[in-house]
Amino acid sequence: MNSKSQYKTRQKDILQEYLQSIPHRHFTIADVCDHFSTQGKPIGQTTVYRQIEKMVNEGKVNKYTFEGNSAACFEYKGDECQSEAGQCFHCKCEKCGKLIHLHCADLTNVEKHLLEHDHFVLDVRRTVFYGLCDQCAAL
Amino acid sequence: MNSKSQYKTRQKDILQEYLQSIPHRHFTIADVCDHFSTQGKPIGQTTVYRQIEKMVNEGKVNKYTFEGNSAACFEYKGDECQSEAGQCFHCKCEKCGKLIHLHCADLTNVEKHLLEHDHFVLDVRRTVFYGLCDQCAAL
DNA sequence: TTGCGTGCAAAGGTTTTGCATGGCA
DNA sequence: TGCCATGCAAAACCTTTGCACGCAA
Repeated sequence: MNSKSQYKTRQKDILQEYLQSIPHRHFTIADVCDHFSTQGKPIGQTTVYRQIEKMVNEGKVNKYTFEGNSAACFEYKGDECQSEAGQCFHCKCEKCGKLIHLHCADLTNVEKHLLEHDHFVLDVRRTVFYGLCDQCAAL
Repeated sequence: MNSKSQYKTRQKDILQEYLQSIPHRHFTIADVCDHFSTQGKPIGQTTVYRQIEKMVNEGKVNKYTFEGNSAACFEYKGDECQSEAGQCFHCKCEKCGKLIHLHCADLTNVEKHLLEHDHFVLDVRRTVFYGLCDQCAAL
Protein backbone atom coordinates (compact mmCIF):
# COMPACT_ATOMS: atom_id res chain seq x y z
CA MET A 1 0.00 0.00 0.00
CA ASN A 2 2.92 2.30 0.70
CA SER A 3 6.43 2.58 -0.80
CA LYS A 4 5.77 4.21 -4.12
CA SER A 5 9.37 5.02 -4.78
CA GLN A 6 11.13 1.83 -5.56
CA TYR A 7 14.24 2.95 -7.33
CA LYS A 8 16.96 5.17 -5.95
CA THR A 9 18.03 7.76 -8.48
CA ARG A 10 20.34 10.72 -8.56
CA GLN A 11 17.49 13.17 -9.09
CA LYS A 12 15.45 11.80 -6.23
CA ASP A 13 18.44 11.97 -3.90
CA ILE A 14 19.53 15.51 -4.53
CA LEU A 15 15.95 16.74 -4.57
CA GLN A 16 15.22 15.22 -1.19
CA GLU A 17 18.52 16.45 0.19
CA TYR A 18 17.80 19.97 -0.96
CA LEU A 19 14.28 20.05 0.42
CA GLN A 20 15.47 18.76 3.76
CA SER A 21 17.86 21.68 3.89
CA ILE A 22 15.01 24.18 3.67
CA PRO A 23 12.27 22.87 5.94
CA HIS A 24 9.19 25.05 6.38
CA ARG A 25 10.25 27.37 3.59
CA HIS A 26 7.80 27.64 0.75
CA PHE A 27 8.82 27.19 -2.86
CA THR A 28 7.44 26.58 -6.31
CA ILE A 29 8.37 24.01 -8.92
CA ALA A 30 10.15 26.73 -10.87
CA ASP A 31 12.18 27.65 -7.79
CA VAL A 32 13.45 24.11 -7.50
CA CYS A 33 14.30 23.83 -11.19
CA ASP A 34 16.15 27.13 -11.07
CA HIS A 35 18.07 26.08 -8.01
CA PHE A 36 19.45 22.96 -9.65
CA SER A 37 20.07 24.73 -12.94
CA THR A 38 22.25 27.36 -11.32
CA GLN A 39 24.02 24.57 -9.46
CA GLY A 40 24.95 23.00 -12.76
CA LYS A 41 22.84 19.95 -11.91
CA PRO A 42 19.63 20.52 -13.86
CA ILE A 43 16.61 18.29 -13.33
CA GLY A 44 13.76 18.10 -15.80
CA GLN A 45 10.71 19.93 -14.59
CA THR A 46 8.54 16.93 -15.32
CA THR A 47 10.63 14.93 -12.91
CA VAL A 48 10.36 17.62 -10.27
CA TYR A 49 6.60 17.67 -10.66
CA ARG A 50 6.38 13.92 -10.35
CA GLN A 51 8.75 13.54 -7.42
CA ILE A 52 7.16 16.31 -5.43
CA GLU A 53 3.71 14.97 -6.17
CA LYS A 54 4.85 11.71 -4.62
CA MET A 55 6.10 13.49 -1.53
CA VAL A 56 2.78 15.27 -1.22
CA ASN A 57 0.97 11.95 -1.30
CA GLU A 58 3.40 10.54 1.24
CA GLY A 59 2.73 13.49 3.53
CA LYS A 60 6.28 14.79 3.49
CA VAL A 61 5.40 17.93 1.57
CA ASN A 62 2.46 20.30 1.82
CA LYS A 63 0.90 21.83 -1.25
CA TYR A 64 -0.92 25.15 -1.42
CA THR A 65 -2.60 26.62 -4.44
CA PHE A 66 -3.47 30.21 -5.05
CA GLU A 67 -5.50 32.38 -7.35
CA GLY A 68 -5.37 32.53 -11.10
CA ASN A 69 -2.35 31.28 -12.94
CA SER A 70 0.08 31.71 -10.11
CA ALA A 71 2.15 28.64 -9.43
CA ALA A 72 1.37 26.23 -6.64
CA CYS A 73 3.42 26.58 -3.52
CA PHE A 74 5.05 23.68 -1.67
CA GLU A 75 6.64 23.25 1.73
CA TYR A 76 8.83 20.49 3.08
CA LYS A 77 7.74 19.54 6.54
CA GLY A 78 10.51 18.85 8.98
CA ASP A 79 10.37 15.28 10.19
CA GLU A 80 9.26 16.45 13.62
CA CYS A 81 6.15 17.91 11.99
CA GLN A 82 4.89 14.58 10.76
CA SER A 83 3.15 14.09 14.07
CA GLU A 84 -0.32 15.46 14.64
CA ALA A 85 0.85 17.94 17.24
CA GLY A 86 3.34 19.56 14.92
CA GLN A 87 0.75 20.46 12.31
CA CYS A 88 0.46 24.08 11.49
CA PHE A 89 -2.06 26.30 9.76
CA HIS A 90 -1.33 28.72 6.99
CA CYS A 91 -2.68 32.18 6.38
CA LYS A 92 -2.06 34.01 3.15
CA CYS A 93 -2.43 37.75 2.96
CA GLU A 94 -4.45 38.74 -0.09
CA LYS A 95 -2.78 42.10 -0.27
CA CYS A 96 0.95 41.62 0.19
CA GLY A 97 1.02 37.89 -0.49
CA LYS A 98 2.76 37.05 2.74
CA LEU A 99 2.40 33.48 3.95
CA ILE A 100 2.04 33.15 7.69
CA HIS A 101 2.60 29.97 9.67
CA LEU A 102 0.40 29.42 12.68
CA HIS A 103 1.29 26.83 15.27
CA CYS A 104 -1.55 27.88 17.48
CA ALA A 105 -2.91 24.89 19.29
CA ASP A 106 -6.30 26.46 19.82
CA LEU A 107 -7.03 26.17 16.16
CA THR A 108 -7.12 22.43 16.42
CA ASN A 109 -10.53 23.04 17.87
CA VAL A 110 -11.59 23.91 14.38
CA GLU A 111 -10.74 20.44 13.25
CA LYS A 112 -12.63 18.96 16.13
CA HIS A 113 -15.65 21.11 15.50
CA LEU A 114 -15.83 20.32 11.83
CA LEU A 115 -15.56 16.64 12.55
CA GLU A 116 -18.15 16.47 15.28
CA HIS A 117 -20.73 18.90 13.98
CA ASP A 118 -20.35 18.57 10.25
CA HIS A 119 -18.69 15.19 9.84
CA PHE A 120 -16.00 16.78 7.73
CA VAL A 121 -12.42 15.55 8.09
CA LEU A 122 -10.30 18.64 7.70
CA ASP A 123 -7.02 18.36 5.84
CA VAL A 124 -4.91 20.92 7.60
CA ARG A 125 -2.05 20.50 5.18
CA ARG A 126 -4.05 21.66 2.20
CA THR A 127 -6.18 24.33 3.76
CA VAL A 128 -5.16 27.95 3.45
CA PHE A 129 -6.86 30.78 5.27
CA TYR A 130 -7.16 33.86 3.11
CA GLY A 131 -7.39 37.32 4.56
CA LEU A 132 -5.30 40.30 5.58
CA CYS A 133 -2.20 40.32 7.73
CA ASP A 134 -1.94 42.81 10.57
CA GLN A 135 0.13 45.25 8.58
CA CYS A 136 -2.15 45.33 5.55
CA ALA A 137 -5.29 45.41 7.66
CA ALA A 138 -4.02 48.52 9.44
CA LEU A 139 -3.93 50.54 6.24
CA MET B 1 -15.42 54.93 -4.80
CA ASN B 2 -18.16 52.56 -5.91
CA SER B 3 -20.18 52.29 -9.12
CA LYS B 4 -17.76 50.60 -11.46
CA SER B 5 -20.42 49.66 -13.95
CA GLN B 6 -21.45 52.79 -15.71
CA TYR B 7 -23.11 51.48 -18.81
CA LYS B 8 -26.09 49.20 -18.99
CA THR B 9 -25.62 46.49 -21.59
CA ARG B 10 -27.48 43.44 -22.76
CA GLN B 11 -24.73 41.10 -21.58
CA LYS B 12 -24.56 42.59 -18.13
CA ASP B 13 -28.32 42.38 -17.75
CA ILE B 14 -28.86 38.79 -18.73
CA LEU B 15 -25.78 37.70 -16.81
CA GLN B 16 -26.97 39.31 -13.62
CA GLU B 17 -30.47 38.00 -14.14
CA TYR B 18 -29.18 34.48 -14.61
CA LEU B 19 -26.94 34.55 -11.57
CA GLN B 20 -29.74 35.87 -9.41
CA SER B 21 -31.79 32.88 -10.46
CA ILE B 22 -29.20 30.46 -9.06
CA PRO B 23 -28.11 31.92 -5.73
CA HIS B 24 -25.68 29.83 -3.66
CA ARG B 25 -25.08 27.45 -6.52
CA HIS B 26 -21.48 27.20 -7.61
CA PHE B 27 -20.44 27.53 -11.21
CA THR B 28 -17.44 28.11 -13.42
CA ILE B 29 -16.89 30.59 -16.21
CA ALA B 30 -17.32 27.78 -18.70
CA ASP B 31 -20.66 26.84 -17.12
CA VAL B 32 -21.95 30.32 -17.68
CA CYS B 33 -20.73 30.49 -21.26
CA ASP B 34 -22.29 27.13 -22.03
CA HIS B 35 -25.57 28.18 -20.50
CA PHE B 36 -25.93 31.19 -22.74
CA SER B 37 -24.67 29.34 -25.78
CA THR B 38 -27.32 26.66 -25.47
CA GLN B 39 -29.86 29.43 -24.94
CA GLY B 40 -28.91 30.87 -28.29
CA LYS B 41 -27.64 34.02 -26.57
CA PRO B 42 -23.89 33.54 -26.47
CA ILE B 43 -21.67 35.89 -24.51
CA GLY B 44 -17.96 36.14 -25.10
CA GLN B 45 -15.98 34.44 -22.38
CA THR B 46 -13.81 37.50 -21.96
CA THR B 47 -16.90 39.49 -21.09
CA VAL B 48 -18.00 36.86 -18.62
CA TYR B 49 -14.59 36.93 -16.96
CA ARG B 50 -14.66 40.69 -16.71
CA GLN B 51 -18.22 41.06 -15.51
CA ILE B 52 -17.87 38.39 -12.87
CA GLU B 53 -14.58 39.84 -11.73
CA LYS B 54 -16.42 43.09 -11.13
CA MET B 55 -19.09 41.34 -9.11
CA VAL B 56 -16.41 39.67 -7.03
CA ASN B 57 -14.90 43.05 -6.26
CA GLU B 58 -18.31 44.42 -5.43
CA GLY B 59 -18.91 41.55 -3.04
CA LYS B 60 -21.86 40.14 -4.93
CA VAL B 61 -20.06 37.00 -5.95
CA ASN B 62 -17.64 34.75 -4.10
CA LYS B 63 -14.66 33.20 -5.82
CA TYR B 64 -12.96 29.95 -4.90
CA THR B 65 -9.90 28.48 -6.50
CA PHE B 66 -8.79 24.90 -6.48
CA GLU B 67 -5.85 22.69 -7.32
CA GLY B 68 -3.94 22.55 -10.53
CA ASN B 69 -5.54 23.66 -13.73
CA SER B 70 -9.09 23.21 -12.58
CA ALA B 71 -11.27 26.20 -13.19
CA ALA B 72 -12.13 28.68 -10.49
CA CYS B 73 -15.53 28.33 -8.91
CA PHE B 74 -17.94 31.20 -8.32
CA GLU B 75 -21.09 31.65 -6.29
CA TYR B 76 -23.71 34.35 -6.41
CA LYS B 77 -24.63 35.41 -2.93
CA GLY B 78 -28.27 36.07 -2.34
CA ASP B 79 -28.83 39.65 -1.35
CA GLU B 80 -29.71 38.57 2.16
CA CYS B 81 -26.23 37.11 2.48
CA GLN B 82 -24.48 40.40 2.01
CA SER B 83 -24.63 40.97 5.72
CA GLU B 84 -21.97 39.63 8.02
CA ALA B 85 -24.30 37.19 9.68
CA GLY B 86 -25.21 35.48 6.47
CA GLN B 87 -21.68 34.50 5.63
CA CYS B 88 -21.00 30.86 5.14
CA PHE B 89 -17.96 28.63 5.06
CA HIS B 90 -17.05 26.20 2.33
CA CYS B 91 -15.59 22.75 2.56
CA LYS B 92 -14.34 20.92 -0.48
CA CYS B 93 -13.92 17.17 -0.48
CA GLU B 94 -10.57 16.22 -1.93
CA LYS B 95 -11.88 12.86 -3.03
CA CYS B 96 -15.25 13.37 -4.66
CA GLY B 97 -14.92 17.10 -5.26
CA LYS B 98 -18.15 17.90 -3.50
CA LEU B 99 -18.51 21.46 -2.26
CA ILE B 100 -20.26 21.77 1.08
CA HIS B 101 -21.82 24.95 2.43
CA LEU B 102 -21.61 25.50 6.15
CA HIS B 103 -23.77 28.08 7.81
CA CYS B 104 -22.62 27.01 11.22
CA ALA B 105 -22.46 29.99 13.50
CA ASP B 106 -19.91 28.41 15.79
CA LEU B 107 -17.31 28.70 13.12
CA THR B 108 -17.38 32.45 13.39
CA ASN B 109 -15.31 31.83 16.47
CA VAL B 110 -12.52 30.96 14.13
CA GLU B 111 -12.62 34.44 12.72
CA LYS B 112 -12.60 35.92 16.16
CA HIS B 113 -9.74 33.76 17.28
CA LEU B 114 -7.58 34.56 14.29
CA LEU B 115 -8.20 38.24 14.79
CA GLU B 116 -7.54 38.40 18.49
CA HIS B 117 -4.66 35.97 18.80
CA ASP B 118 -2.94 36.31 15.48
CA HIS B 119 -4.09 39.70 14.22
CA PHE B 120 -5.20 38.12 10.98
CA VAL B 121 -8.38 39.35 9.31
CA LEU B 122 -9.95 36.27 7.82
CA ASP B 123 -11.68 36.58 4.47
CA VAL B 124 -14.42 34.01 4.79
CA ARG B 125 -15.49 34.42 1.21
CA ARG B 126 -12.19 33.29 -0.21
CA THR B 127 -11.24 30.60 2.25
CA VAL B 128 -11.92 26.98 1.45
CA PHE B 129 -11.49 24.15 3.90
CA TYR B 130 -10.06 21.06 2.25
CA GLY B 131 -10.65 17.59 3.56
CA LEU B 132 -12.94 14.60 3.26
CA CYS B 133 -16.71 14.58 3.38
CA ASP B 134 -18.47 12.08 5.59
CA GLN B 135 -19.12 9.64 2.77
CA CYS B 136 -15.55 9.57 1.47
CA ALA B 137 -14.09 9.47 4.95
CA ALA B 138 -16.11 6.36 5.73
CA LEU B 139 -14.42 4.34 2.99
C1' DT C 1 -19.02 62.57 -29.74
C1' DT C 2 -16.94 60.35 -25.86
C1' DG C 3 -15.53 56.56 -23.60
C1' DC C 4 -16.74 52.27 -21.69
C1' DG C 5 -18.19 47.50 -23.13
C1' DT C 6 -17.64 43.63 -26.15
C1' DG C 7 -15.43 39.72 -28.20
C1' DC C 8 -12.19 37.52 -31.26
C1' DA C 9 -7.65 36.05 -31.42
C1' DA C 10 -3.40 35.52 -29.44
C1' DA C 11 -0.41 35.35 -25.65
C1' DG C 12 0.98 33.89 -21.07
C1' DG C 13 1.53 30.76 -17.38
C1' DT C 14 1.05 26.31 -15.01
C1' DT C 15 0.40 21.55 -15.22
C1' DT C 16 -0.19 17.13 -17.66
C1' DT C 17 0.75 13.62 -21.14
C1' DG C 18 3.21 10.81 -24.94
C1' DC C 19 7.01 8.52 -25.87
C1' DA C 20 11.67 7.23 -26.51
C1' DT C 21 15.68 6.80 -23.77
C1' DG C 22 18.29 5.87 -19.53
C1' DG C 23 19.33 3.57 -15.30
C1' DC C 24 18.38 0.74 -11.00
C1' DA C 25 17.86 -3.90 -9.21
C1' DT D 1 16.38 -8.51 -18.38
C1' DG D 2 12.37 -6.17 -16.50
C1' DC D 3 10.54 -2.28 -15.00
C1' DC D 4 10.55 2.10 -13.24
C1' DA D 5 12.48 6.89 -13.81
C1' DT D 6 13.78 10.59 -16.67
C1' DG D 7 13.13 14.48 -19.69
C1' DC D 8 12.14 16.60 -24.02
C1' DA D 9 8.45 18.21 -26.63
C1' DA D 10 3.86 18.90 -27.22
C1' DA D 11 -0.63 19.24 -25.55
C1' DA D 12 -4.18 20.76 -22.46
C1' DC D 13 -6.04 24.01 -19.56
C1' DC D 14 -7.41 28.35 -17.41
C1' DT D 15 -6.77 33.14 -17.53
C1' DT D 16 -5.19 37.58 -19.25
C1' DT D 17 -4.15 40.98 -22.80
C1' DG D 18 -4.29 43.60 -27.42
C1' DC D 19 -7.03 45.70 -30.41
C1' DA D 20 -10.71 46.95 -33.39
C1' DC D 21 -15.45 47.53 -33.34
C1' DG D 22 -20.02 48.38 -31.10
C1' DC D 23 -22.98 50.80 -28.30
C1' DA D 24 -24.81 53.55 -24.22
C1' DA D 25 -25.18 58.19 -22.62
